[in-house]
Amino acid sequence: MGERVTMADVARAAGVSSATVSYVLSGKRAVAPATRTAVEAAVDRLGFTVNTTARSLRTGRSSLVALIVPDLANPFFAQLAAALEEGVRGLGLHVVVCNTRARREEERALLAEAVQQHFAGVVITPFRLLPSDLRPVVEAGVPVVVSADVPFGPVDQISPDARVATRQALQCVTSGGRRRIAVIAGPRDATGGDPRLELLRALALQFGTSVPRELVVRGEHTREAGAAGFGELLGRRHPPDAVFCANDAIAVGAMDKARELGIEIPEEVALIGHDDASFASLVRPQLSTIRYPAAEVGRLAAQLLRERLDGREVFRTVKVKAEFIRRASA
Amino acid sequence: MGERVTMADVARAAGVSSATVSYVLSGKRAVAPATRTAVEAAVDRLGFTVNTTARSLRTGRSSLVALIVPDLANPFFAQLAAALEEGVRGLGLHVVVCNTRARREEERALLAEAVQQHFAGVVITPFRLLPSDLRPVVEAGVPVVVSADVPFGPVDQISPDARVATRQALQCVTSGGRRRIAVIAGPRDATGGDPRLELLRALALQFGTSVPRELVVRGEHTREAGAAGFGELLGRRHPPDAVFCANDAIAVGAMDKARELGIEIPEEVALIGHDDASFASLVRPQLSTIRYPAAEVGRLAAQLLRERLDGREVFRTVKVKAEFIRRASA
DNA sequence: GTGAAAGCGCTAACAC
DNA sequence: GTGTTAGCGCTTTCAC
Repeated sequence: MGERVTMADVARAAGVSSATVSYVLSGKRAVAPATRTAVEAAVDRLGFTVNTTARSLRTGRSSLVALIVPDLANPFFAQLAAALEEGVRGLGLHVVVCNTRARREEERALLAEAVQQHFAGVVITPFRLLPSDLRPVVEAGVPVVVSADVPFGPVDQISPDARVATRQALQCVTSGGRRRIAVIAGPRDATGGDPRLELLRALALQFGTSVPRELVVRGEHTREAGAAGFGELLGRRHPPDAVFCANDAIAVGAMDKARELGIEIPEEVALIGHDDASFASLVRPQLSTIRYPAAEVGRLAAQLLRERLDGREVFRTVKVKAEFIRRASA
Repeated sequence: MGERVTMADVARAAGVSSATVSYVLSGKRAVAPATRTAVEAAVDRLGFTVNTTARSLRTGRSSLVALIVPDLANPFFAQLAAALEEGVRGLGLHVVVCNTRARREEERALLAEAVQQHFAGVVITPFRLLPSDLRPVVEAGVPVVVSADVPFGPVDQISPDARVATRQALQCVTSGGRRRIAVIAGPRDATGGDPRLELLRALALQFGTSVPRELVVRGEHTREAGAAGFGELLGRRHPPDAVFCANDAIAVGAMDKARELGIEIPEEVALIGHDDASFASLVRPQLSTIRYPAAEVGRLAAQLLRERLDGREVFRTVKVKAEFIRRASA
């Protein structure tokens, strides 16, 4: 049992030095065809696989990619995780998941660890983190991919381009004659403020309306917060006839509360989510939402990481088109 | 930047040898109080953290725990992952997620890797894997925790105790006068057959009914398969008036199809899921389901792992009570 | 109670 | 085109 096979074993079996075995495997220097064949045969015969721990110690670079997200139980992030894992598996890397529960301390702790252990990469959806928290990571030479709505400094980044989709959503809502547009936004201290809210505000003007301050409420990105926020909005003297939510979990919570209050959606209040998490099509009425493709984001993160490990020096920002998915709730 | 701090640095700063630093940190041999204090001060001052790669190389044991699941995008597994991660973080371990998409080849490949790289542990929900596939892992000394309905041999295991819950579900269904009970089960080649189906069959007899062969259909654990299965069942000459599903995703698919066919749930057909994945309470009508607590399973897996790393030799099987959650669909 | 030193398996100079 | 070898940072035996 066990009996780990080392490069030295392979070298002995193939009648070469362990350096040659290493070079055959890495392709980092030319090897005579006959030698290569002999080594490969020995590798197969003995069932050798490289010890990534030893490799990491020697190269000073771990094989781990940290995926740092606020809430793994949100299907959006779970899908992202699955896609990322698939994307980096071929590179011999492993994805370690880190659930921060939207807490800055955890976000920071995990970044610190990524630096200390010299991770192969970090993919992060910052929630309460500041861009400056990333600097030491980048400076330590750990590739960072940020998925965020707002620019996050000198890192590779994936961001939604939600302008068209948001405009369509507004079109959908206002063409029905709705004018009192509300927003259930994320917490005030979230990273980057609330770009989704700001985009909406800017575009609302184009539709001859606006998002008044008294129709903006805030909370965590959870179902519970959504219910609370919706309740608050509907208690206003002039309640809204359309509510945009920062993500789908919030929207679902809003729907819970609407039912509780006996408010018809979409007849009395139109409801629009964000992300198109897997459950958006499950609730009734089905949730209209601004779709941001989690799997695509995961794939892209893997690609950006790979490019950087391949030596790309400049930072890239990739925009991913969001898409308005009209269902029944608006 | 970078400038990794090593034990040697700490040792120098504290005026001791690196061995002593190691012993202070591990507590594996007695250290004079004064020495301990000096070392701890140096550790703090320099911001030292142990290099897990070097430690792993030396001890022959990686700090990774593989979580091998069929479908990470299923919130059930995402929640399990989050809980497991939380449970092992304090041990200095990392959870690497592995999505097998229910394919035996991937399950096997990941187990092989866990052996080769001497992972600190494996937590697996086998889907098409055979118990014999686990033997080499256990023999290699890698702690394995299996989450499965059926006994899986000499490993630590977490299993549902669904007898009471299933009885309650049957009670609920039959007390309404329903007699034609159908099942949408998992694939025929899934690991361990279909214990949920068998349990249901056994208990059905106690309620003076049965699950006839022609009312059992099979498919993957997906929404799509659920829709297909439900369509198939309702096409039978004598369609069912109650349908039990192997998991909630299947049940949701069944609900999709019911709506498409204009079949009222629960009036015409009662529907019962399994797991209580987060979306069970989102669909309308809300899904009655046999709840199996994902977070609890994740926590327990972490605990079993910890116990084994602490030296427990015997294998444990922990039963987790499932619970019938009655909502609107049955 | 403490230190010296070997060595885990690999990579990458450096030498030929 | 190939081999020799130092050394990554830690743990642990052995010696004192």
